Amino acid sequence: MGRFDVPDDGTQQPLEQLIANRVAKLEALRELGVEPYPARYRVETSITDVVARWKDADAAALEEARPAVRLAGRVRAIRGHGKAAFVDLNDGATRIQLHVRKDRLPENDWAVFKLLDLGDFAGAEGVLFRTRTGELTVAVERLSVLAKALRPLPEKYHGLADREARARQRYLDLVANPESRRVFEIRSRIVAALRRFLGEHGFLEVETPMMHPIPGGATARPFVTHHNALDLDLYLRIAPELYLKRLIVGGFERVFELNRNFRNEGISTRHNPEFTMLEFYWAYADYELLMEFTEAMLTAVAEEAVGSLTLPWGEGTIDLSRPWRRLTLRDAILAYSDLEEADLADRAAMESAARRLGVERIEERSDGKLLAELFEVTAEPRLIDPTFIIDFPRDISPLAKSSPSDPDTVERFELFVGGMELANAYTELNDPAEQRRRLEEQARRSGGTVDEDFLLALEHGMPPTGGEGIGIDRLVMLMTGRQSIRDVILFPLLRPREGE
RNA sequence: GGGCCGUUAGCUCAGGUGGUAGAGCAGCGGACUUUUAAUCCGCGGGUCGGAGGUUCGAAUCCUCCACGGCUCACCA
Repeated sequence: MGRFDVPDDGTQQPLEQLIANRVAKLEALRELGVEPYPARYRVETSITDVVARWKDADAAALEEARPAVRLAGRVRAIRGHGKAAFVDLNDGATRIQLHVRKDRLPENDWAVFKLLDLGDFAGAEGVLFRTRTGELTVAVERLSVLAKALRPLPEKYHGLADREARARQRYLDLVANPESRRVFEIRSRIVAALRRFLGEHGFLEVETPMMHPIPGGATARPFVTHHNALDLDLYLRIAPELYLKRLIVGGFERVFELNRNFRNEGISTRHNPEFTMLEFYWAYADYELLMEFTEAMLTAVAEEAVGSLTLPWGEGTIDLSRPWRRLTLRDAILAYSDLEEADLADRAAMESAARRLGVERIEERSDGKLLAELFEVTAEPRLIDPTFIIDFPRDISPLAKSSPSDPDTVERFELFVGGMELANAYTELNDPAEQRRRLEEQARRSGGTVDEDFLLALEHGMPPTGGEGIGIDRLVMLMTGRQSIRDVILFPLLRPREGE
């Protein structure tokens, strides 16, 4: 409103001039009796369909068949030739060329063509033929404008490069950069393949609360919101884990949830405040079985989504072929550093090793946290091909069952690929008394509230269970070769621009 | 939050050591009925992210601010 009422006195800003040109054409269309935003334009085939159907037909075959088509899409290029022109029309995925000729179009349609701009949506009816250069082309007989674009699109050749603009105005990124569109097509295929694989293996998809009275299942800082009618603070979930386990108690033996988690932490190339997690719980399974299952599932997904088990990653590649390597947390540290067994033997040795490696705030970290920290600075960034890291310290795994042979170690693994943590899984702790001790200890150590309702559920009996979480955004990064999580989330969180 | 780097026309980018901003695409006008980064002729378009400062003079040097990128921290 008011935005386009710019005075035509030569004082306009450049973008305003471009917009004013288009508005003038829009008004000219209306004067011709043409509605620039018609309510509908029925098409039975997309450009993609038509090109797929006729791409191999030669000129003679097309001359014979004279296929009549009716197509709609966005105008991406106009190559004028006086009383004729070539127009590229794109349905988002596929481009087709139109040939318009003044002597073949109704007078009004030619007038409409003259008022078309790059970026407008248009509809065309005509007959397919091949040009002198062999390109499949529509000889247009009727032309319609379907929606006038008032602002110019990014440049056709270089696309949209500005990373901020690509994230803020994702629609422009998708129009201008086919490889960005491809990322989100693959993302959709990955999610569909995961759902299908889990369904085929007897898992039931469920939806548990996004708003939790007590945040649990992880230890990140939560986002807080408030329910007015109940006068109740609620927390956007940091993990669905404790609710999914309640369902195992309830007798759903295989459940999964694939949806958003929210963590009020920093933003990085691997962290977005809201991110997508697959969590699944499997009664009578343990972490060993989950490793087998994870290999099978993720290789099947890779085959289905990208058709390969070799993924380009940075300068190199990731090889997903099975079996995947397994390494204990301690062995991983030893393998990827010059530390020796003696450096991990006791607290004092670990502190000294950590100091040498530049770990900060050593004193305030628990033994387990310190070991995990040593892993993170030595091995994690170098685990490129998929590697299961097993045998985690109990004190950083409050929901995992202890190993029968060593009560200070739990039956847990994390999966690392491309130097990133991709999955976290364990044989679930189902002893309610032990679970209570662990949660109370955690609450004592780092604050927070014990989820009594969860313990109440456990006290009714949860079968032996394996559970796992897989970070979907990172999985998409791996399968699309993207090094930033912002490239695989359609609308990543950005600071609003001033005045917005 | 810290460090480093960046922000120039609608888009993609140039603009040694300070001398008052350019190109391609897009746009506008003209020619052109098989082109495809169409071609040819002509034209318009900039508070150089913002605000201060240094200087005779700032896109360029300094300070602060905004936004972004990378990175560190936070994230068991």
